[in-house]
Amino acid sequence: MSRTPHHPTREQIELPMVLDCLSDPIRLAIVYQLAQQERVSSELRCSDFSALSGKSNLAYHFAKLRDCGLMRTRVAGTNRFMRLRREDLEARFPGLLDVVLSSAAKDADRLPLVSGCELVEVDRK
Amino acid sequence: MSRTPHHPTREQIELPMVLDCLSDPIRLAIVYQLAQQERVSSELRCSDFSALSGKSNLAYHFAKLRDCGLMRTRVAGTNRFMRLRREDLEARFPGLLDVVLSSAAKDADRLPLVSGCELVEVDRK
DNA sequence: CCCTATGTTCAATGTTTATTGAACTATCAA
DNA sequence: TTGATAGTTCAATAAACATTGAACATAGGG
Repeated sequence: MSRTPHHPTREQIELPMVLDCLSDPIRLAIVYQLAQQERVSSELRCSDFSALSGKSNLAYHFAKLRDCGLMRTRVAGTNRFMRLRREDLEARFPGLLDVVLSSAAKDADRLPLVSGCELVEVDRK
Repeated sequence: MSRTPHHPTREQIELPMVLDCLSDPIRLAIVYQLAQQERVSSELRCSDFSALSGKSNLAYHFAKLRDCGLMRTRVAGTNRFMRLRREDLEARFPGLLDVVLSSAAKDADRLPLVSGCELVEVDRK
């Protein structure tokens, strides 16, 4: 098992892959949730997304989100901490992430986005 | 054969479907080309995209672009005229189309976008 | 050292996707 | 009516995708 998962460089981030990643409701919800908590803590653990799907299915989606450059995974003990690659995304495709996030927010009732009540739960790493 | 192809209403346009549609390089190129010529004429025929793929494959992609609400097809004789549903897209997801188009423009060298020389060809319907 | 918690990897499954060419439909023009 | 033009529909195919559960790996706590 590779110590640190693979991440593309900023320049390797491709528009079609990013759009394809965001087009899956579960992945969109993951990105949305990461963005939501960004002000609280920029990182979330895999288990914080357990409302969205099972563990192995989430691992699959996390890998896709990493591969397309949308998020970065940091290994810390038995936990993996994920965060959005905001700066890289903004450098490659200015405004894209924010527009997609606000579009998702607008349609929050139609998408399987997790309720904002997660904000109550303080992270205690 | 239905006289007029099916189009979703503005409210039926869904974010994941739109992003998925835009994530395919050929469809992104179609949308890009439609946007490019918008100042010349807001409509293009199927055959104007023949550089991107074969006829039947294009018909498949056109159907997807219609189904997700990105473009509208008008039947006129033996021709079909396509145009972007800019207003509807803007109403549903403000800024999304423009950001995707400018992101595509930034990566024009990496994408199979048709060269701008098509602008020379005046439409003579 | 075991036990548990966290997450990944693998194999299997069924679905959707993109692509091709052939057949088809419809319109226009001679 | 004949022929050409413009595009759709269909069937077949191969690849990619999402989902599941089981097996595995790793780290931390008693």
